[in-house]
Amino acid sequence: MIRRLSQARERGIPEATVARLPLYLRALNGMAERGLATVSSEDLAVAAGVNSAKLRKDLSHLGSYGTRGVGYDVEYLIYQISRELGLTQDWAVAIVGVGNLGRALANYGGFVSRGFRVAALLDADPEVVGDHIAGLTVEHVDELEAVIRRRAVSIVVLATPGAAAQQLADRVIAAGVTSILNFAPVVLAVPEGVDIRKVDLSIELQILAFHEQRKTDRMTGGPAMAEEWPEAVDL
Amino acid sequence: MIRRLSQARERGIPEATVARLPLYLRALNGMAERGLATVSSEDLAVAAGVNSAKLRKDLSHLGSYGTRGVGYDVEYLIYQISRELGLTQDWAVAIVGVGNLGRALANYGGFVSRGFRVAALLDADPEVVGDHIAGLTVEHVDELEAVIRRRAVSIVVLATPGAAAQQLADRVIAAGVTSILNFAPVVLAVPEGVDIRKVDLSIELQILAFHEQRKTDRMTGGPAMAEEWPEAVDL
DNA sequence: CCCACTTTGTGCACCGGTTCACAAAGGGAC
DNA sequence: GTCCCTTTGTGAACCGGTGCACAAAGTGGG
Ligand SMILES: NC(=O)c1ccc[n+]([C@@H]2O[C@H](COP(=O)([O-])OP(=O)(O)OC[C@H]3O[C@@H](n4cnc5c(N)ncnc54)[C@H](O)[C@@H]3O)[C@@H](O)[C@H]2O)c1
Ligand SMILES: NC(=O)c1ccc[n+]([C@@H]2O[C@H](COP(=O)([O-])OP(=O)(O)OC[C@H]3O[C@@H](n4cnc5c(N)ncnc54)[C@H](O)[C@@H]3O)[C@@H](O)[C@H]2O)c1
Repeated sequence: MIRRLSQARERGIPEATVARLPLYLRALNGMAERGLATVSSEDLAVAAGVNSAKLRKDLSHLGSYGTRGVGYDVEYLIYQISRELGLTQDWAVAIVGVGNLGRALANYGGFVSRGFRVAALLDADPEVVGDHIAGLTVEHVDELEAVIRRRAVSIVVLATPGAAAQQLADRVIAAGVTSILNFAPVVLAVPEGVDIRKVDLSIELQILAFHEQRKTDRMTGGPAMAEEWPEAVDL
Repeated sequence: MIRRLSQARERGIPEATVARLPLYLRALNGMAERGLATVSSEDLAVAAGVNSAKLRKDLSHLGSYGTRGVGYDVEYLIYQISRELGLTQDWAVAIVGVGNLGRALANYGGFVSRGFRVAALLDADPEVVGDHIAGLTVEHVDELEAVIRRRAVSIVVLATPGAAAQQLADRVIAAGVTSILNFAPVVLAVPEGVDIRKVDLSIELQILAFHEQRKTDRMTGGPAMAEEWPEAVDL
C-alpha cells in the first residue's frame, strides 16, 4: 500500500465507467451481506451484468485495488467506490413538484440508504403546501432559494409539469445548485458546469416500442413494401 | 417521391439514433401545435438539444425526407418518425407492482398520449388487489399470464421491490413478452431477444454526486493527498 | 433562364469506449 | 526456494458514434 495511484486515477474517470460504478457497488453490497470476503472480476462482472475485462478496466481507473491470483477484497472495494462516487458524505436533495411522482420519490426508502437525504419538498399548489410527507412539510416554491441555502441543498429533483421545469431550473441554478435530476419531459438549457440527468419514461417506452415493432415485423415478414408511403397523408 | 429508401433505411437504425427520435418527435409536436409548417435541421436541432449535423444524419437513416434550401415538413416528419417508432399502432402496457411508484405511473397522463395504453395493473398484496386506479381494477399477480394473454400485453413495466423482479421477469417472458421496463434496482438476466430498459433513480443520483464532488473538490483544491487511504478502514 | 442563397445529405477524420488476449504478479503446495 | 495455478492490469485492435466541412440539390428573384 506504499504508493497507490500509479498513473491511473490521476484525472478523469471515463463517463461510461462512472455510470457503472453504482452497479458494481450494488453487487458488492449484496456480496458483503452474504459474507463474501473476496470476489474475482469474473464473478463480480456476472453479478453486475457486464464483461469482466470491462469491469477490470473500470476498476483500474480508480487505482490498482486487486490482488492477482485472488481477486478484490469486497469491503475495501466498497469503500473505494463509495469514496470515488462521493457517497461517504451525505447529500441534501430537494424535490420540487410534489404530485404523483414527487410523492412516490419522497416516500421512496432506497433513496436515503446511500448518502442521499431528502431535505426539502416544494410545490406551488396551496392545496399541497403544508402537507406532511415522509416526515417533511411541503413548502411553497416561493421559498425555493431560501430553502436551498438554509438546508445546503446540492441536488435538486424536478418533478413538476414540463411547462414549469425550465423556469425552475433557472432559479435553482441561480441559487447555486449545479446538479439536477429532471423528470419533466423537456430539454433543459443550462449553462456550462451544470449537470443535468434526465429520466424520461415516455422515451423509454418509445424505444421499447421501436424494437418490439421490429421483432413482430420480422415474424410477419416485414412491413409490406407496398404501404411504404400512404398517399392519403395530409402533407 | 418515386423511389424513396435509397440505400439507407435498408436494415438497422443505429441505437443512438433510435434513442433520439422520441426527442425529435416531441420537439416537432410542439412546433406543429404552434402552427409551423416546415423546420430546418438547425432549428429542430436546437429545440431537441443536439448538434444539427447529428440530427440530419439521424433523419437520413429513415430516408431522405427533407427539401434542400427549405427544411423538413413538420407534419410529414412527425408521421415518418411515429411510424418508425411504431407509434401508429397502440401498445398494451401492464404495470406489475402497484405501490408508490406503480400508482404514480398508472395515474400518469403523458403515458397514454402517444400510442401507449395501460391495460392492466397487477399486485401481490391482497390489500391492493381490487383497488380502482385510473379506471382500472388491480388484479392479482397470480393472473399475470392470463392477463397478458387476454389483453394482448406487449410491454410490461416492473415496479415491484427488487427481490421479486427477476422471478416476475421470468414469468412475463415465459408468457411471451419481450419488452420490459424495469424500475427495480436489480440487474435482470434475460434470454436473447428480450429487450430490457432500466430506470434507476439511485444510479442517477450517484452519478450526479460523483460530478458534484469533483466540482466542489476543484473549488477547495482537490482531496488532500494525505487521506488518500485511511489506515483505519476495517479491511 | 440564370444566379445567388439556403439547407440538406454524407464522406471522412476523430474519439470514447469495448473487447480480446496475454504478460506480469501474486498465492499456495511441496 | 521453485513451480504451477489463478487472476489482475493493460496494450492494441476494433467499433459505433460524433461533428466538421462541403458538394449537391432545391428555391426564389430578377
Ligand atoms: N407520474 C409519472 O409516472 C411520471 C412519469 C414520467 C414523467 N413524469 C413527469 O414528471 C412530472 C410530474 O409528474 P406527476 O405525475 O407527478 O404530475 P402531477 O401533476 O401529479 O404533479 C406535478 C406537481 O408539480 C406542482 N407544480 C406545478 N408547477 C409548479 C411550480 N412552478 N413550482 C413548483 N411546483 C409546481 C403541481 O402543483 C403538482 O403538485 C411531469 O413533468 C410528468 O410529465 C411523470
Ligand atoms: N418510489 C420511487 O420513487 C422509486 C424510485 C426508484 C426506484 N424505485 C423502485 O421501484 C420499485 C417499486 O417502488 P415503490 O416505492 O413503488 O415500492 P412499494 O413497496 O411502494 O411498492 C411495491 C409494490 O409491489 C408489490 N409487490 C411485491 N411483490 C410482488 C410480486 N411478487 N408481484 C406483484 N407485486 C408485488 C407490493 O405489494 C407493492 O404494492 C422498487 O424496486 C423500488 O426500488 C422506486
